[in-house]
Parts: sequence; C-alpha cells; structure tokens
Amino acid sequence: MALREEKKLQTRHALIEAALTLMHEGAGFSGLSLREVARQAGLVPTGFYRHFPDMEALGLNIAAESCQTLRRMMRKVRLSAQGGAAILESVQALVVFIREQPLYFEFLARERAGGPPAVRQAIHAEIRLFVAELAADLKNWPAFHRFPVEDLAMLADLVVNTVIHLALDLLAMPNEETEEVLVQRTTKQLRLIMLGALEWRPEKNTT
Amino acid sequence: MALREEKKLQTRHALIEAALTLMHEGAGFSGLSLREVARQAGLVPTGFYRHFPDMEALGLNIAAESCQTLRRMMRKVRLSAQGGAAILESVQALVVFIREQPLYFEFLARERAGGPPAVRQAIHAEIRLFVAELAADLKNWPAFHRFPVEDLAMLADLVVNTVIHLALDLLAMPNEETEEVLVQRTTKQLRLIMLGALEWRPEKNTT
DNA sequence: GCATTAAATATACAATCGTTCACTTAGCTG
DNA sequence: CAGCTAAGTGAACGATTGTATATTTAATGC
Repeated sequence: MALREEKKLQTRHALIEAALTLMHEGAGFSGLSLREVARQAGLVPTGFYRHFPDMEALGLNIAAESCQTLRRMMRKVRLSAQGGAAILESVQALVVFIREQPLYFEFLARERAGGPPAVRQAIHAEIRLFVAELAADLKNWPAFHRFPVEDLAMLADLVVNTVIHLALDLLAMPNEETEEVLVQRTTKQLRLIMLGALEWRPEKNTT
Repeated sequence: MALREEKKLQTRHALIEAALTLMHEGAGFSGLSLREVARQAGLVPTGFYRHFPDMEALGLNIAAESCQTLRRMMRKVRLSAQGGAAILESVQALVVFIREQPLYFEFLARERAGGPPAVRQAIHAEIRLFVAELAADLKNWPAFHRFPVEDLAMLADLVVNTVIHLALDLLAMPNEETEEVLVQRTTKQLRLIMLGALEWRPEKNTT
C-alpha cells in the first residue's frame, strides 16, 4: 500500500513543480493551461484529472503547500531569534529561505494579488493568520505590553506587509548586488517601525 | 482630421475598458484573450489589430494610462495637503480616488505582481518614480531636513508600499463598513511611521 | 464630388484548448 | 497466482484561440 501512494504523490508533486516552473518566466498562474502543465510534468493531458479536478484546484493546492512551507520557515525563524535585535536576523533568514525556495514564494507573492479569486482569497486568509500569529508573538514582548490588541494587529500588519514587499522586490531582481541594498532598506524600515512603535501613544484617538 | 481620430480613440478606450471590466471579476490580465476583449468592446476580433499589435501592447498601454491617472490624482492630493496633518487627508483622498476609478487602480495593484513580465516591469518603474517624487517632497518638509537622501528614499518607499497595501485590501473588500476599519488601520500605520521617522538617527549604521 | 485612406467587417485556417471515453498497465489484496 | 483497483495512455470531440487575407464602409483631402 506504499509504492502506489508514493508514485502518485511523486507525479502530483511533478505537476505542482511544472506549474511553478512555467509560471516563473511566463505570465501568472491564470495564463497556464492544463495541457501545458501536464506536458511539462511528463504526463498525458488526461492524467491530470487523476490528481486535480481542474486548474483552480491545482492553484488552491499550490497555495496551501506554499503557505505550509512558509509557515514552517516562519516558526523556525521565530524560535531562533527571540531577542531584541531579532529584526535583522529574521529578515536575513527570510532572504535565505526565499533564495532556497523561490518558486513557492513567488507563487504566493504573485497570486496574492493577481491570481484567480479563490486562490487570492486563500492566500489572503493565510496572510491574515500570519499577522495574527505575529501579533500574538509581539504581545509577549515586554516593550509592547501596553499596546491594545487592535494596535498590535495594526503593527503586525505593517511588519508583514513590509516583509512581503521585500520578497516581491527580491524576486523581481535576482542580482546579488541589489539584494544587499534591498535587505538593508527593509531592515531600516523595520527598525524605523520599531522606533515608532516605542513612541506610540495608544490612547490618542484618530477621529 | 478630427472625427476619424476621435472615433479611433473612442474604440481604443472601449478596448481598454473592456479589458479592465473582464479583469475585474475574472483572473488577471493574463487570463484574457484577444477575442474576448474585442467582443466585450463590441468589436470584431481582427479590429483589435488596428489599435494594438497584441495583448501585451494593450497591457502596457493600460499600465501607462493607469499610472497617468494615478499621477494626476497624487499631484492634486499633494497640493491640497501640504500641512502637518496631511497624512489623514492624503489617505482619505486616495480612498475617494480608488472608489471613483477602481478599475484602473485594480489593474495597477494586481498586475504589479501578477501580470506579464513587461507589464510588471513598467508598473514597477512607475512606482519607483512615485517613491522618488515623494522623497523629493519630503526633503522640503522641515522635519526631514537632517535625513540623508538614502534614508528619505527608504522612508518614501515604506509609505508608498503601505498605501498600496491599503488599496489592495480596499479592492478586495468592497463593504463600506470594513472600509472605515482599513482606512483607520493605514492611518495609524502612517502615523506610527512618522513617529519613527522623528526618532530616526541616520548616523546609526546597520552593518 | 471623387479618389484615397484607414477603421471596421467577413471569412477562413491551423493550433490549442478542456473534457469524454475506452484502453493498457502496474501495484495491491485476497 | 488470480482478480481487482487505480494511475497513466490514446484517440477523438467540439469549442476557442491568434492571425492572415480579402472586402466593405465611412471620413478625409483634393
């Protein structure tokens, strides 16, 4: 009962990688065709249906898998860098991860805005989860004890968005040279955000 | 020499609007077909070629037009809100604009990451221009006189990215109720960023 | 007004698309 | 080993795609 299942998972993975590869240089996921993906995976068109009912299902599965991969990384980073100067470490770890698994990250970054509605929604929900996790994490940070939960969510959202921005730019420019510049930029931005957070006065109402 | 030209511009605009309309609910620009767009514009497929050599050219033209529209708005906002509490005003003006011309904005926000490489590149360049403009604007702000140009660019990039993030979320959730929440969130984020900017120590090197 | 120019139409074709159905083949179970 | 199950193949379909070519239609310049 193992060989069969493993083979199936293998070609399933081949389909996912085929889609990611084709997406890499072409237009987004919406620009892919079922046959194209199957061909790239070394599979006959009809074989596709043994794994996914249609392309949208493939997209949703890739989204789920990408988020899972990203999540694993985030947790690792979160554990290793708990201290005060955790920002730089976290960013550098993220960069390493992006360089190791660029295709999965590219999928998330690109389809978050451009993909089919269902995929977009799924990624969006996943990102909200990240924000919530980060907010919960910040809550235990001594400096943020006086923050209302609402403002913590606001801060976490800002941080996550800034990091996603870095990821997008990194994927767009693969030069090693600009990488350092971009990382420095994001590091500064996060540092500036933290400076602002320390000066934050929660009771100041906006209205 | 006017009637002909005007008619042509008219159907050209019809093609652009057709593409934007079809993009709105479907997948991204890459998911559109030439025939589909022509049909929506009330044009026979081959008529498309009188205006654009292919779909990619259409995309680039939409990108240019969208950026032009956005630029006009930005300038207006910039002029009206020069004072210290300009942040809230600017954000609210942006929201109004997004609500008035959602399709053009949606195109920029979505295709920035998801679209064909050429379109992506064009939008990216245009956004860099925005950042540069904002940085130049901030330079004249008394509070930022001591900022090095490099850090001004970093700050401007952060602000622009935060605002784009708001735009994306606004387009994803059309409810009037959540709109207020999102605007408040972004306003707070920008305020926090400004707080951080005031505390910024440029001479502190990261390395 | 009449020839000219160009926007829009009509027709056609090869290629690709998603999906169907019947089939082979290889792995599992008894 | 025999029987079954399901992954993968093969051929075929109707629909849609991008594009080339020829034609019609309407505004322009003389």
